[in-house]
Order: sequence, then C-alpha cells, then structure tokens
Amino acid sequence: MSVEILFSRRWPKSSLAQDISNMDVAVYSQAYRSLMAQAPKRPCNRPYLGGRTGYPGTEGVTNRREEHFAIAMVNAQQGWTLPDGTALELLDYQVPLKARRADRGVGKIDMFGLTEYGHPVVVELKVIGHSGGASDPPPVALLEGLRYAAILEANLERIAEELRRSFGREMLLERPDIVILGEADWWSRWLGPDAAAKSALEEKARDFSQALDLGIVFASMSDTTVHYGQRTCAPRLAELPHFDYPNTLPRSAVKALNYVADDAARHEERLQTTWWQHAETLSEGDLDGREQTGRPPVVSPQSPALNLMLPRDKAMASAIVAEIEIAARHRHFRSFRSSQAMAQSVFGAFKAAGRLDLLSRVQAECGRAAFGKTTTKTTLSMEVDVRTLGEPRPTQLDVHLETESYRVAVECKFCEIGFGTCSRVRADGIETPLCDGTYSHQQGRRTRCALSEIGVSYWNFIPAVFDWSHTQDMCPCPLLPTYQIVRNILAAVVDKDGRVAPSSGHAVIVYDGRNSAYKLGGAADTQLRQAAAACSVPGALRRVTWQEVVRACSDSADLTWLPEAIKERHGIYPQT
DNA sequence: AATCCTCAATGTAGCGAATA
DNA sequence: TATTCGCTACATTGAGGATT
Repeated sequence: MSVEILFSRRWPKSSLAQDISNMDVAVYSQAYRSLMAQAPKRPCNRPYLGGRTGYPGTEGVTNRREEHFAIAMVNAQQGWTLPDGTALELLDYQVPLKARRADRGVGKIDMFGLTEYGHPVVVELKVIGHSGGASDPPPVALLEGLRYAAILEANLERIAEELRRSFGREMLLERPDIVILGEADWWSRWLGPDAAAKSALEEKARDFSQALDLGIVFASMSDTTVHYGQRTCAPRLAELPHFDYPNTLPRSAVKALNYVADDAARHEERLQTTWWQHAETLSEGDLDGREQTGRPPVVSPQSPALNLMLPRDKAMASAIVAEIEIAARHRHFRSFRSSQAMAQSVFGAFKAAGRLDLLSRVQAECGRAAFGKTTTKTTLSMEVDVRTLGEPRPTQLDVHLETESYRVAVECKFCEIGFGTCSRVRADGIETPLCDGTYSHQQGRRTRCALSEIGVSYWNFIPAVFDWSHTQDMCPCPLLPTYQIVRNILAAVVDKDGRVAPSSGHAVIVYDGRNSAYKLGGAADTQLRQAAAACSVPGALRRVTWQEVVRACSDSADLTWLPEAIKERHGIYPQT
C-alpha cells in the first residue's frame, strides 16, 4: 500500500491552508497502518534507546541547532505537563528507526518520552534554524510525527523491553501520542500571518487524532538560547523553555489528582504489612517490643545486626556485618525503615560475594550504567568521609565505589521523602538563621554563602558542574532544595587535590521505586530534577531503584538469597 | 525601470548509524 | 575500527512579483 504520502516534503507556503485542508484523513490513516505493517525492525544487537552520552559527537562549529536543542532538553531532565494535565518525561533523543541503511525516508525521533502513566510519546522538535532559517513547514512535522509513531508502534514490545532493561521503566503497549514541539518563532513564522492554515492544521490534527485514536498535541515553547555543545561540553539551554498549547486536545480525562496522595498512604500501608509479616518470623525478643501504630518493627538493642539481610553462609554474613563499624551506625539503624541497614545489606552483599562486577549491569533511569563500569577490582567502602570540600564536618557517603580512579558516590534512600537541605537557613537554637535563603552578601559577610564564609568550598567547584555562577546574586539560593544532591555530586567529581574533574566520577541516588516522593512530580523527584536541570555534566547525577539493583544478582549463585530476602522483608522485587 | 522581497527549488554540511 | 552512506537542517540561488 502507498505509504508515500507520509513522506511528502512539498508544502508550498502559498497554498498551505488549501493543501492541509485537502489532506484525506482516511488515506493517511491507511498509510499509517501500511507503514506500521512494513516498518523497519532493528536487529536485537542494535537498540533503539540508550547509549546516548548527552554530548554531541563532534568537535568544532556546527549549525545543527535542533539536535543540540534536543540534547540539552533531555540532559536537563525537564519533563513538562501536557494540556490534559499529564506529566511527560523525556527519556532519549535522536532515537534511530532505520533497520538498514537502505531504509529510505526513515529518520530519527527527535525526542522520546513517557507520560507519568507510561504511555509512549514521540516528540517532533521544530526550531528556527541556526541562522534564522524557517525550517520545515508544520505539515512536514506532523507527517514526521505520524511516521515515527507508526514505526515505533510496530516495535512496541521490543521498545518496552529496552525501556525495562535500560531505563527501568514500564511502558504501556499503546499507540504513541505525538507532540509537535515548535519554538514560538517557528510557529509564528509559518502560521502567524496565515490564520486559515493554522485552523486547517488544527482541524486536521483533530481528525487524525480521532481516526487513528492517538493524541496529537501542538506545543509552542518560548524561544531560548542554546549554547552549542562539543564532544566534551554538553549543549545547554540558557533558560528552560516555557510551554503553551495553541491547540488543546483533551485526549483523556485527567486522572484523579488525589492519586498521588493515596499512593503514598497505600505504599506506607503495604510496607507496614510486609514488615510486620516478616517480623512474625523473628523470634521472641528480637524486636524492641514497643508497638505504637505507625511505628515500623525495630530490632532489639541486643542484636542490631538482625536488621541486616544476611545469607546463611556464615563467612559472607559476617563480612557484610563488618562492612559498617558499629560506631558509624545511624541512630535509627535498628528500624526497618533504615536506609543504612538496607544499603549495608545490599552493597555489603555484592562486595562480600566478590561480585562488584555485577553492578555494571545495573542501568540508571537515564539509560547509563548506574554505577559506571565496575569490575572485580572495584573497591567499595561505606560511610566514607569526604574531605575535599572543606567542610568542618565531612560529607559522609553511604557508599563509595572506585574503579581505576573513577569515583561513584552512592546515596541510598528508602523511606525518606526528600533530600537534605542547607542547615544555614534553619534557626537551630539560635535566634536568627545564619542565612536568609538567598545567595547574596548578607549579615556583613564577604562571600555570598554562609558556608563559603567558614571555608566550605562548595562554591569553588559549583560553577564547573552547574549553571550557577558564584559571582552573581541569586534569589532564592539554588542550593536550598538541592543541597544534599549537589554535595554528593561534588564529592564524586572533586579529586584529592581539590580539582574538579567532571569526567572522573558521578553520583547515584538509589531509592525505592514504590516511594511516591520519587515519582514524577513528587517532592524528592522535584529536587532531583532541579539539580539535574542545572547540571552541565550529563550523567553526573543518576538515579536507580533498589528493585533494579537487586535484579543484577538474580543469576549469581552466591547472591540468590538477596533478592529473596529483600522481597521477604520489604516487598522489593524487580518487576517481571 | 530599478530595486527589493518572498519563496520554492536546488545544493551543501554535518553527523551518526550502517557497513565492511 | 575506519569508511561509507544518506538523512535532515541549513545555505544559496534565482524566478517572479511587488514596490518605489
């Protein structure tokens, strides 16, 4: 069947409105189905998703504004809200669709993402050209979107599998939605003076939307400056674009907004159930005996190690127990909520089994290896003091991995609903806080940050890794919500000699995938995205769930006990 | 009549996937 | 790993219409 019409690039401006009106939706829908039936399918050793570095591949000058724009947007980890209120998260850019070189007219998906419910979304990005060129007309963008959606749909299962494996996400096996995301200038250049074409396009999109049962959203974003990237310097957007929607196609009724609140309560309830069920299997006197509602099981002070998940093998078990000194245990170490106990159990197990190499299988949510490349020579230590940041009390890393002088700083979360914030704005026992929450000279100080004033060197390093300048006032201080995350990133990228080496380390956040604070739009998620959006080094901040981490040991004989134990105790297990 | 402007057609650069 | 290939965005060209 004729799929040719989906590939037409001839849309003369003079007859744009007429040509759009003349589009026969039935014919195009048929072409969509035909293209789907004959779509290229990439061989298994050539993935669709993942493998992108966040850097452009080339050095020197370029005119490829659009690609840099897309890379910058994905790097910024900024999702946005679709007109029906659904949150969209961008996962990848330049997704190839060709199976063979000879596949004609098959390009790459500018950006690919999922809605918060796991529905696939194809984003076709249109920006004004490097030198102000108008770029393709809107119908071409629409057809590109349809083509990509058709080819994507033909490979849905395959792509869902890749998302699961490489990004730890679940995708619904549904026809993708299409977002045509154009810079405001691009839209107005083509449709500004031509109201007829504009309404023709919107009407046609509605028809397509109905005929094919997919969402088509036109989004306009504020024009923004792109700082072009290089092989070692990621492209950046000067400011995050602001979106609005010239057409509003409410596709699905907005899912209940109290969903998130319910989710948190349900999760807590399920945790308690799982915990107390597990507690039943313990012996009399193993718990501290206190029972208030809402309180998790807490093991007795006589045998704190009971809060660790341990193998039957005695040697391995004692190696795990010894991984964190007793003095370094947190106050709430004995609680089932303790993320420290979780971290010690899991990472201690990998180490004790001599299988740190398995960690390189774990994929972070950005598609990169969560822990970088690890080998059997990787060293792992817990509760490591970081002394490179000039802090009076050094940052403690939950877990520190080192492979050939590449450092990974791991922050382990479990029940926590957010990240630590800066202490200077709190009035702990003093009348006025040491900082009013802005990054500016205050209270007669010589530096803008109360911590810099006492010799903490965060701000010496921050400009090398974040878009925040230490020579400019900021209100509020960008470190307010991102304090702990930033500290972890700095701990990973600042070396012993006090130099920033962004390519020599990264930070990872490990969290419970069921914890709603980390779901799109949740409190912790927002903190992470704020940090990521300002971070100029792609991959410096990665995130991964415990669910994904324990998946890595499923086929290692020495570690099969771990997934079972963590499922038993906390209800954590890799999905499918 | 000279000049400017717009736009479609044609040509090129950039770049990464495909291929060998 | 190095080379080839072809797509997309971008640049240039020139026809023809509009303006001065």
